Amino acid sequence: MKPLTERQRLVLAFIEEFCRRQGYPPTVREVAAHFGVQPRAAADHLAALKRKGYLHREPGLSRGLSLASRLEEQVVEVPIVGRIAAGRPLLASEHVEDTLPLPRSWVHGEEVFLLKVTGDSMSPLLLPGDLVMVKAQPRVARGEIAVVLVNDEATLKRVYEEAGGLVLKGDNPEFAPLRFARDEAAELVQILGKVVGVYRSFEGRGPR
Amino acid sequence: MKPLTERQRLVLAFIEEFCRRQGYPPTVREVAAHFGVQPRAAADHLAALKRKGYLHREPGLSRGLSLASRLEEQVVEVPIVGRIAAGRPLLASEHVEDTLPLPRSWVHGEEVFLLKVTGDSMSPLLLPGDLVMVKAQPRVARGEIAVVLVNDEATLKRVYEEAGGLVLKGDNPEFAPLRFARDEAAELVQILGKVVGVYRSFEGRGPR
DNA sequence: TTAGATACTATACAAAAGTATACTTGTCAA
DNA sequence: TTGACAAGTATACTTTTGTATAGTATCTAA
Repeated sequence: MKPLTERQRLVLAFIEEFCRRQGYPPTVREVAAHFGVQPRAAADHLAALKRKGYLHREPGLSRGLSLASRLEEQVVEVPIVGRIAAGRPLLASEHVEDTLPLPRSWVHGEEVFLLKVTGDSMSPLLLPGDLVMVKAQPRVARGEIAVVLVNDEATLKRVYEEAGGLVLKGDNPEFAPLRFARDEAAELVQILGKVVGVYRSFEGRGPR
Repeated sequence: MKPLTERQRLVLAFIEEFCRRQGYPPTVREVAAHFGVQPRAAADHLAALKRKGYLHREPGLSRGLSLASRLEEQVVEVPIVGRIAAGRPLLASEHVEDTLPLPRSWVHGEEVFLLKVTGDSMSPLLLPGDLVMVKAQPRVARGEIAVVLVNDEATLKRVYEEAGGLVLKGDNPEFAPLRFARDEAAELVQILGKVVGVYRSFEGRGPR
């Protein structure tokens, strides 16, 4: 994007601040009044900012401008899934407990959801209370961490397809691997998605 | 908040969608046109939504309405700090590489920043590439993980104040603890803040 | 049963707001 | 030195837009 002049930078900053405080963009006259100039001068600035790609404008509409770098474009509302029960619609509203606005750069693709870790089977990589980001997909590569639905219960495990069938392994050695014959797995095991990220808060956890 | 009627819920949903797409709120007439009613009817709905606390309005202003549950209120722009050099202003613009919009519920307090983990000293809890959330503070409780500036270099360590002085310990046993006499520590060691959270992306990391 | 909210129609008015016309001044690169 | 851009003044015109007036009809809880 073309660089801005100092004056244009100030105008853009004013618009950002105005939107943040008011929830709607300023009028040409409000920009003009803030800088103590005539409406025409302010309109010139807006035209320059539009020409340089820093904001969109709808000609003729009052307050018809919006920032090119809007929060709505930087942020994605990711659903937090609660208890997962068997039966299809994973992202159906009955499973969604809440949503969290996360930076778009963390969310690749559409079918992503958050899940609160409850068990200890992936310790120490994933601990109870962690929030894992999961990309919904029916298969994962060998050794990747997946959300797996076994007997109507969702768990986090590494998935290995082997000659004998399917093996689900936790990182925690205290948990024995689960083994399924190929036909058995097809019936009892459903991979819901791949773990693509974790968020952990240390607050409320004691120090070592 | 008072419950909405079905019609009011639809109007609110339209306003949310409109703001998300356009970047500015709709006019009374745009709401009216969308529902195929007269401007007066739409204005009645807006008045009801305001009365019930779902949106703010500035009387007389075009598009002078904003949602009570705005993204701006749910999200905080947290600075990502790059190379930290000695000398005071930690959150000065020369240290801030970028910012990331994070949910307000993750950010307690004001003086919070993000730091990319580079070393291995806190492995396996914190790995290179992780993004840690740090609350800027000059002291931490015994055993808490801190961002510590030693010899003009920022590292992550657990901090223990002991009889002999200050001990900085990584979780990784391959790293020997750093010990400082009390007066030595005051000169060479500066605690920049407490690690309060981590975000880790698994993409780009190989499976086990 | 009556007051109060909901949900509208239809018309009209005045303020708010974008924009056009006509100029001026200064800077800076081709 | 000329033309493009930046930054402005001053006045005016025309839409856009919120709101007021005056009604109608339905439903619901005191």
